[in-house]
Amino acid sequence: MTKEERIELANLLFPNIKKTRDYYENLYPERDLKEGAMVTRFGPSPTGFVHMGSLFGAFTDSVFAKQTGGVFFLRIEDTDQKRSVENGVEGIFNDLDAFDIKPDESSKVGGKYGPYIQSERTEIYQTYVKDLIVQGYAYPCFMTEEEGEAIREEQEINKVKLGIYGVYAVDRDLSLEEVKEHLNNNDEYVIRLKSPGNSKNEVEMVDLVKGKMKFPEHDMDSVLLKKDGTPTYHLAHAIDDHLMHTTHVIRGDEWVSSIPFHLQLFEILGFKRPEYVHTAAITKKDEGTIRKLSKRKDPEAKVSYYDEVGIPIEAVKLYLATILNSNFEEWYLQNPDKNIDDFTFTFEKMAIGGTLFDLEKLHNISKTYFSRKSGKEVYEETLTWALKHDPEYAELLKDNKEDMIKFLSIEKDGPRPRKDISKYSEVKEEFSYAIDSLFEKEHYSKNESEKEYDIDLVLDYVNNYLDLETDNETWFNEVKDFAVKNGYAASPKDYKNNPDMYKGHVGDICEALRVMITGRLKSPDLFSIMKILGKVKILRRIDLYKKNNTH
RNA sequence: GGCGAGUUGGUGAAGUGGCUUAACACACUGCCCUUUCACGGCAGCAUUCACGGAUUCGAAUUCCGUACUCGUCACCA
Repeated sequence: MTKEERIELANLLFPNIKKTRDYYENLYPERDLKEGAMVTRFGPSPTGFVHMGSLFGAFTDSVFAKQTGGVFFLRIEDTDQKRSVENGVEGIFNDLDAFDIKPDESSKVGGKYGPYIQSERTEIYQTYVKDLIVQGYAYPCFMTEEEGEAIREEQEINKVKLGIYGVYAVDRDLSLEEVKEHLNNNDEYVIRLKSPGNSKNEVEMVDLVKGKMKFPEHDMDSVLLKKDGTPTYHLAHAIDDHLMHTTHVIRGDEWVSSIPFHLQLFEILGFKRPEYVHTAAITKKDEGTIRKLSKRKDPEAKVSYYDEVGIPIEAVKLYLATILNSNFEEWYLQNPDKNIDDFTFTFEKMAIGGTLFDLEKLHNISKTYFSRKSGKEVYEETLTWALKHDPEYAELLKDNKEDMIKFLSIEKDGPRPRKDISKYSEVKEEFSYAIDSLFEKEHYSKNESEKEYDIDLVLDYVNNYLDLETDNETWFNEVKDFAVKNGYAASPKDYKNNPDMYKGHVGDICEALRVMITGRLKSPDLFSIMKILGKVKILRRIDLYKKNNTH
């Protein structure tokens, strides 16, 4: 086809496209950013809830943009209607919001480089494709599904590379007349790239995490516009990231094999190519094999899972940061007063291979998170969580606010705070003794101790010796005195050395107290708990214990 | 099958030719501290970096081959 024919063809195919490339190039000028600022983007499809792997990507995008003073924007990639799910876009915003990942530009907050929804950019894509046709880099292909399958079968029999290229690209050189004929018949068509590549040539590129890679040049006449006029991912990627001036394309490494294609697109479109950062997928070990974290099989792949089970968002982000950069964890441990924003992440420290998702490690990080929070903070966060997931408990928390905060503050002051909870949902169980009604309702149904305790001895102690006004040390000395008076050893060591001389040791008395008062064998500092409870409640609990344990 | 990538302990990983008799963290085990638990402390947990060969005075680190794992080969992203 001559150039004139191509222009005619372009107008025939896109009669409604009046704007030109230049129009858009001027509409979306270079961003005014300082040297080194990164422009990143998160491009999810509205397929339902956000996958943990996507969230990890969005987190990565936002981190790099933020720390370089750049821009992080959200672009909805909904070019495939079949994939779109009702309220899918809302879901994406909600999940990002829950994780406090805030795009600087999006369909919601706006921005100068919109629209930020691909289905609203059809005209833009078609403008560029129209130009590609004029330049001879694209053509309409009227191949039917059956014809395509026939080619594929032939290729399989001949054991050659699959796809539309070279001699298999039958519509590549259709004459203008032939095209017109198809059009008159209302034949459906797609627009394909007229690839100038040759697979014998090699292309080289440097990925910021994977390093240098070599590929054969792209020689496929891949589809640019689907028959409904909608772009494929590849075309949209090239045009959008050019027009929106993305500097760093951070995406999953399932895309590395299409790098040659994308490189070629950028070249024929005359765009400067962005830097590529291909990140390893988050994986999971499943019966010996390693696979990607799956939305269907793994509840933890669902972003909403963490809120449901009560793992603080902040803890999940800390975990994401530790798998993002291998040196983050150590840094964070050494700088307990700093947070994620204070750390400088680099591409070099990103994992090349897949990262195993380790819930156990997340729990540990979460415990550390809780341990660094004050009792009051834990109380408030737990309350907001309970309001949503356990309203009954939320009411109890509200009614017992003051005491609850005191309980949650036990052993929090020192340099080595307790690490006993990893989820909001555990607070209820772990501090069941803190709220009377809860304690009385649940306590004896799950009494942890099988032992029988000397109730009268405990009563004697509480009635006649317990002084709640004193400090921990004197209190404990008094317990020791009481123990000795009643034939118990003052320390476990004494008892160990001469077991025959004693009925037991102080620890046994404390254990009896603890079980009766808290209903459990383990608890934070007993004296602190008793102080908060007060003598009346203590006696009531012992009484309750007595009723339930004497027959 | 083609193309691309990965392979260090129970787990995540550090490591870019000598400072590695392989960091750190999680998990686990033992001891210590201790009224319980948690915290904390100490010790143990890969004589070896998938395997084979090559380069080198010297290799987990470079090169080649083999095996295995993953990704991808759509009018899905």
